Amino acid sequence: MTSKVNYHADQLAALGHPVRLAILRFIVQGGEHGSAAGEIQSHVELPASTLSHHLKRLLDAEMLISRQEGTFHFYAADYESLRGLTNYLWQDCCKRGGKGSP
Amino acid sequence: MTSKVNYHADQLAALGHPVRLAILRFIVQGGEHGSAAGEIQSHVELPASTLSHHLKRLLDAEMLISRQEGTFHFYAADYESLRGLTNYLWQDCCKRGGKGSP
DNA sequence: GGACTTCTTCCAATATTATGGAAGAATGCT
DNA sequence: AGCATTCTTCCATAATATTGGAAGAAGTCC
Repeated sequence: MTSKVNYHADQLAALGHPVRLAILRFIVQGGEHGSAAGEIQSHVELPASTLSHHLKRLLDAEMLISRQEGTFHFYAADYESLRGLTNYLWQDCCKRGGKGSP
Repeated sequence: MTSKVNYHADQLAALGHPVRLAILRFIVQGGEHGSAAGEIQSHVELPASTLSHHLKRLLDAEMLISRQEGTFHFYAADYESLRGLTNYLWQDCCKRGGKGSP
C-alpha cells in the first residue's frame, strides 16, 4: 500500500534529472528495438561511467529494459511501467468531473 | 528547447519523493477547493517546517497552486501542469503504432 | 494592544545523489 | 592467446537535498 507511493516516487525521482529524462526521451523516440549505450552516449555527450550510472538508475526504477547483443547493451523503454506511472498520478482524481479531468 | 527538459525534470524531481507524492495525491483526491496546510500536515504527520519545505518545492515546480484565506493556506493541484507533464513523457512516442502506444 | 492560530523562513546538521577517472568484465576477431 | 571494443563497477570527491527546532510573519479576535 504505502509501498506503491515509494515505488512510484522512485520512478519519478529516476526521471527527475535532466540527463535521465533526456535519455528516456531519446530511447522512447528511437523506436522499438531500443538504443545501444554508445548511441545514447553520443547523444548526451557524457563520460561512459556517468552515463552508466544513470542507465542503472532508470533500470532499477523499471523505466527501462535492457538486452545484450554481443558487446552492445541495448536499452528500451518499459512502456507498461511508464503507463502505470502516469495512471498512478491521475488515479482517483477529479471524480466529480471537474475541469481537471483527464 | 533544452529548457523544457529541465523544466519537466524539475517537476518530476518534485514528485520524486514519497512525502511529496503523497501530498500531491492527498490534494488531488481532496477535491477542487484544495487542502489547507494543516489538513495536509495531519495526514502526512510531519513537523510543520518540513512540510512547508515540501509544499514550497511542489509550488516552485508549478505542480501546486496556493491561495490564502485568513490564516489558512490552501493548496490545490495544478492540473494543467500535471497534464503537460504526462503529455511530455509520452510525446513523440511510438509513432509507428507499436505496442506501447498510449 | 495583546494573545492566539496558522503557516513560513532561518539556520545548521545529516543524508543522499551526481560525477568521472581508473580498473574490471564480457564479447568478438584474427 | 592476444588485442580491441563496449560497457559496467569501484572508488573518492563535490554538490544538492532533506530534516526540524527556533524565530518570524500575517491574520483574527477580544
